[in-house]
Amino acid sequence: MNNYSIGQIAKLSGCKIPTIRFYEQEGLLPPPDRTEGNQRRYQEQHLIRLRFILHARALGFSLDDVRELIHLAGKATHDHEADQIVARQLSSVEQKIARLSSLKQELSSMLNRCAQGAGMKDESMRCRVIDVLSDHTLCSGEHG
Amino acid sequence: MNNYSIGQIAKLSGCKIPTIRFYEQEGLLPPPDRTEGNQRRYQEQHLIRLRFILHARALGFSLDDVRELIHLAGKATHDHEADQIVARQLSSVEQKIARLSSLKQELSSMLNRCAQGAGMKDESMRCRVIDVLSDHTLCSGEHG
DNA sequence: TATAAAATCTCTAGTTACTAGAGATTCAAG
DNA sequence: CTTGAATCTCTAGTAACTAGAGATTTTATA
Repeated sequence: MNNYSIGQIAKLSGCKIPTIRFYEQEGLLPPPDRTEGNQRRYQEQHLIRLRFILHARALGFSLDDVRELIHLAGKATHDHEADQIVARQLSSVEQKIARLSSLKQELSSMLNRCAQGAGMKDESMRCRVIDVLSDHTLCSGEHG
Repeated sequence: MNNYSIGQIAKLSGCKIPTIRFYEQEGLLPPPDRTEGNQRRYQEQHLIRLRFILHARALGFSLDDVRELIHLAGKATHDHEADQIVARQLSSVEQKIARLSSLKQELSSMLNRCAQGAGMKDESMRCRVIDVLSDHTLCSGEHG
């Protein structure tokens, strides 16, 4: 019987030890057997499950999403509920990208504005970053 | 003397009341005068400061960044420390965009893979979302 | 002026997804 | 059998708020 200590699956999975305990506590990882001395001993299935969780997390799914995906994975026929979760995640990722792109635009233009006054010690030509932040109407793009 | 209750600057600034108290507690917003009955009464400067904070937050700056920006704003000559903060923020935004773009790619391809089996009740052709999540090697792109 | 309703007060605790540390115990190697 | 590494549980901290309880104050109306 292959079994791993918590340190071993931590290395095998790339997940930190406290995080593994945390996932167990959250009900995402089934409680493993224990030694007589109360230490956790994991098996292959735990490793698989852990990788599943880590992969989903890397894709930006929340722990609640992961919980749901695990639930679906357990059912024989999970229809297309799973891809609805993925679709939801995809659209949220797209929204985030859109939002960040507009932030990027504005931050860039703040820097440009600032660079125009660069090198000058004259107070009136100082970096405009603070001014731009002080006055929303100076914004180039819109944001929240 | 123009002075506002907390509810009034909340409306004027678009910031929620508990958040305003939170910013005060965090030292980002100077403590306003109080009425005899201990209620906050704000003035124009508080509104300006609050808008500054909200604007910076909307641009994705952390409260620590905001703290630092406020500090710089108070100094007569803040050289170009402020735009260093902005530059830092810009590069972090760019990183996030890059990361999200690759997630988007992978999520899209998961959905495509899934759509190929759509409509079929055959178990073997079911949605592959779970499988892809179970096996990192099925990923098209790289992430974390 | 009396009263009722709306607004505000402080304080604590909850959110998300972990991370860090204390102090005690157990395991593995020599 | 001893020692050092690993593990155990538990509490508390992170960021940036948000929600609620229970008490008080302000404002508007009668």
